[in-house]
Amino acid sequence: MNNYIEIETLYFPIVSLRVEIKVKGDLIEKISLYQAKILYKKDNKIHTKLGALAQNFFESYFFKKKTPLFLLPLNWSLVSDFQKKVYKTLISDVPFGKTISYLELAKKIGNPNACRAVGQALSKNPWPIVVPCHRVIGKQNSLGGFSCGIPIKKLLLQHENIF
DNA sequence: TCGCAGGGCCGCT
DNA sequence: AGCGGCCCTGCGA
Repeated sequence: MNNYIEIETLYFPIVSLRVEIKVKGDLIEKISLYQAKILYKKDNKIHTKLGALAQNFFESYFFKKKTPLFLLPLNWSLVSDFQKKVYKTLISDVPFGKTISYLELAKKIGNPNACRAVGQALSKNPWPIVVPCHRVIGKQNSLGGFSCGIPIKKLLLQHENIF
């Protein structure tokens, strides 16, 4: 069995971001983002195949400024059906450089009244960037919140030339 | 289980 | 600004 937990760490000094990826077996459990004003260039040491795939994914996002066509294998069993619906809609319907409001997203999943529940689902997003929760903002273009901190949400939106 | 409080919201005062 | 209502969770009894 390949069922151990491994943490892969990627450094992206150009955006002052460190990405930590928790890998278990052949699925990603969680992704965490950390910001540091000064981030020294380090060689990324990848331990797993999945880590290499994730590196490919994030390099495409940060260097080529686009979301790769392939989706990283995520452990969907960790989230509720409602979260799944929110996340998958977001992945398929809101591409790089676009935004959507909490309300619009709620409408898309077929429940116009669930905007608040959508916000709650997003607050628990285990896979930021892969599930682009940073592209969800308030209806009047307010920023909304972000589980890894508002500054990182701003940073990602600026990276996508939004705001 | 059931009830309840609280959330990355929204719209009406 | 403030408030009530909306839907989903997590927690405590």
